[in-house]
Amino acid sequence: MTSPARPLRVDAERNRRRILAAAGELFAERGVDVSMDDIATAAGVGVGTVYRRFPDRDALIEALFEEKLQRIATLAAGALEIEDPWDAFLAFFRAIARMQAEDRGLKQVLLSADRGRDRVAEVRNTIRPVAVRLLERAKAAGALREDLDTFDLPMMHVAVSAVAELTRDVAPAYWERLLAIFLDGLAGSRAGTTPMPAPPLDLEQFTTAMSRRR
Amino acid sequence: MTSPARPLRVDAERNRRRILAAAGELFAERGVDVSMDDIATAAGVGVGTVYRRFPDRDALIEALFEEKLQRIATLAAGALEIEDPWDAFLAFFRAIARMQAEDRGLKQVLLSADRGRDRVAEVRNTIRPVAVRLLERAKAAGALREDLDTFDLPMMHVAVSAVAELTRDVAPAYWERLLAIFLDGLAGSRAGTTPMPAPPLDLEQFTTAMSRRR
DNA sequence: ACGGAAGCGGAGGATGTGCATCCACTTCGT
DNA sequence: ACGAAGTGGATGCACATCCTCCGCTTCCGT
Repeated sequence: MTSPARPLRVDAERNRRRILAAAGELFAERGVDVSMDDIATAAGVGVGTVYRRFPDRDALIEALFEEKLQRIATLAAGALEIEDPWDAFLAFFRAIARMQAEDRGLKQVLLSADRGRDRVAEVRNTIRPVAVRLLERAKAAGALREDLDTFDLPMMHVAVSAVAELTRDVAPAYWERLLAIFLDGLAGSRAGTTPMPAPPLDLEQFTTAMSRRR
Repeated sequence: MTSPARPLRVDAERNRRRILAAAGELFAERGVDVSMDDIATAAGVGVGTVYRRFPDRDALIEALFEEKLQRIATLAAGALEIEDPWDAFLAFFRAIARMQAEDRGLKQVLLSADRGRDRVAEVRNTIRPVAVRLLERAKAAGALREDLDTFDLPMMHVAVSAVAELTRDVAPAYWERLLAIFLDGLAGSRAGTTPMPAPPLDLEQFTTAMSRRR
């Protein structure tokens, strides 16, 4: 990747970093569909420069998300280390939810048909067995409802991040409420309710969230 | 609206109906962003004809969704009639979830900034007091968790319908599973779990759902 | 301190998509 | 059978984004 063939000139390297930084931020905030022009502008650079470094839009996306995808895999492995089955499951589920909720671009890449299809599929295959294992352990310990399926997990992540996307500008932590409700729904049984980790929306936040579309 | 000024010629009226039918179907299936050309084709009619009947895209949308919005209001009123507070709440929540899950266009209209903004806001205002009332009743009866807020409900609908959108082509009833988990998370406390109303996805369904984007 | 290689910017060509118009032709109703 | 009402779809227009191209600038080794 960072081919040692010949190091970039210092100004070029500086610009490359700026581009990655700007793109990273824009992708996270506004999704992978931001235009190359916008990225160039945000990086304080001409479009030409962006294209000099990254042959096309997809190359840029791939360069940026490779690391994030890697992180997901690591995360899964890490969760297996945790002793308590329910805690392990929770940690894993929460961590992924957070990543997707806070990074609109990541969420899109994980759902997209073509953007890095192979790479994403690969990551999913790496993760699946771990997820199954975490799931089974938690069920065996009686903490998790028996009828939950592996594929329900990513769908719950989709659900949570859809809400996160809607409320991000107005109440960045709101999605954690939904997550809390979900998690209470996952327990095999429970006496009370887990306290909500975030406050509800007020009328104004709600109205803005429901109508601030692009 | 259906101005009695002069009745349409029979062929014209037939075409008007076809357009509404086609648009209704396309909006529900593929969202409000389908092109006028697509609608015309689906209706077996030229674009010109569509524009003759509906001055522009928005007029068509409005004509179609007015009735649906009305139905939501009716639904809310109906729920108040149900004796048992928890049942009433459930019925209301489920009915709206179903509408949004099964009608991609409706979901978009409810979330959009401009498409019939006023009309939607109006409906929301009609519904809010009813929702609050249903919520309070269910809480008072001890069936519903105390920390739930009115504005959490629409957000849960957003969450469910995001998943419905993803899985609709592959497993149209899947979203009911997520809803079930949510509802179990809403209970104040519970001994076991509510049986899932739909089967989980299998590997193939999951893969297709996660990658069939346009 | 200078010459050439590497890098830069951003106007503009290419492409795509969708809305809405227009008008020669067809169909309906009396 | 004749005029009014209706029709279709090619066409114009507007906009958005990708990516190329090339005259100019900056860096770096000698």
